[in-house]
Amino acid sequence: MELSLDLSLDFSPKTIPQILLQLSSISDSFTKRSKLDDYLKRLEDEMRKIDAFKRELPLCVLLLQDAILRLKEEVLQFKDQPVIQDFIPSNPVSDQTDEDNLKRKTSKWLSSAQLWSTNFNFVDDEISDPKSTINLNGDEDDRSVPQTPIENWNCAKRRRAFELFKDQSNFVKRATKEDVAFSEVPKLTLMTPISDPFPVNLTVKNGGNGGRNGRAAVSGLSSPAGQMKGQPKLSQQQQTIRKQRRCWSPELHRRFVDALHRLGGSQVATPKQIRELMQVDGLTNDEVKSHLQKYRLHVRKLSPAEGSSGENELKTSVTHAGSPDGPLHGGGSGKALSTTEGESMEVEEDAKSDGHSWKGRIQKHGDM
DNA sequence: AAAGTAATAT
DNA sequence: TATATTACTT
Repeated sequence: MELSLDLSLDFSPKTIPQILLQLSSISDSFTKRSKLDDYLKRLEDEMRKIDAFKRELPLCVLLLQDAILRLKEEVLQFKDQPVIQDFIPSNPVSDQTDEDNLKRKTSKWLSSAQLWSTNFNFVDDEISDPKSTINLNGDEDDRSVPQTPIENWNCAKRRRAFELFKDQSNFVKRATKEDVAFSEVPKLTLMTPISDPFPVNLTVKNGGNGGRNGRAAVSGLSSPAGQMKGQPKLSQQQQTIRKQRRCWSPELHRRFVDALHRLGGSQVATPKQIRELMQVDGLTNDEVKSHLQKYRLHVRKLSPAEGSSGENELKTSVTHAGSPDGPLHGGGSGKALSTTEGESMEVEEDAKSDGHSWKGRIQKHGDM
């Protein structure tokens, strides 16, 4: 998508100051604005591509952000003057249209990137952490106090994060090809700042307890002598202690799917294997099992009836030599191998891109 | 013990 | 309604 504008000068990379300098020498505000917009557009385009690898390339993201912000500032100066609006209806009253449009795209990355960048330990991570198990606990305890970025991210109170992933899906394919060159960058630097003292936060759902949210009382265990979990849906709702719901963050799910692929598909992978492959600290077998159950259901739903044609067991095992997790499969042909049974990778990709909610598009085979 | 599945809770 | 957890079965 090259630009049709005349960017004779734009094609060679320049620093932002250089750009601004050049722009400032242009007297024609129209041209100026055009170039500015164009630059911005291209930067944002880059950003979109890089966004898929924001964890691998945090610095790139930051640099881009910076550049974009600078240019946006410059653009904003034009808003005072009545200049043509290319495609965005700019509102002089509330600067939430023109600017917002630009901003919305970047602010998403911005926020997320900031999350990631707050603790890039890419060096430290590898050296000092031999286990390389990540601590993606969704939200173990009080979600009201999101101290760690990942909690913010994981908890996914806001869909924005997922939209982000959806957005990426379009670019990932292209990006992988382009960026594979430097995708060698270690493993994902998933933050592990969560040092929760309480590993298994349990929530008591006791009848008289009332405390349902926090780790209010794990002590209410002794009372339930009278009613056991014998009869469901009878008298008491339930007396069992329920775990805090685990949030399957996009990252978590990504790892899940990745592990799944390596094990040969959702139908042959077992929870335990998946869990071990995922190397996520704090993740339990049951959680994986549950997630797997849901995943399988979804795959079944999405993939039209097949299976009558005999299921080949040939799994070209994707043996990753040293790296336990290669987040980026070889550009282009990486995942074609894992098509074992039903789940044509379309399904998987779909699921993957959605990250968290496959629910998004459960189209019942009504329109096919 | 672990996987698969159904029921149930949030 | 969707998703996560628990209960139950194999």
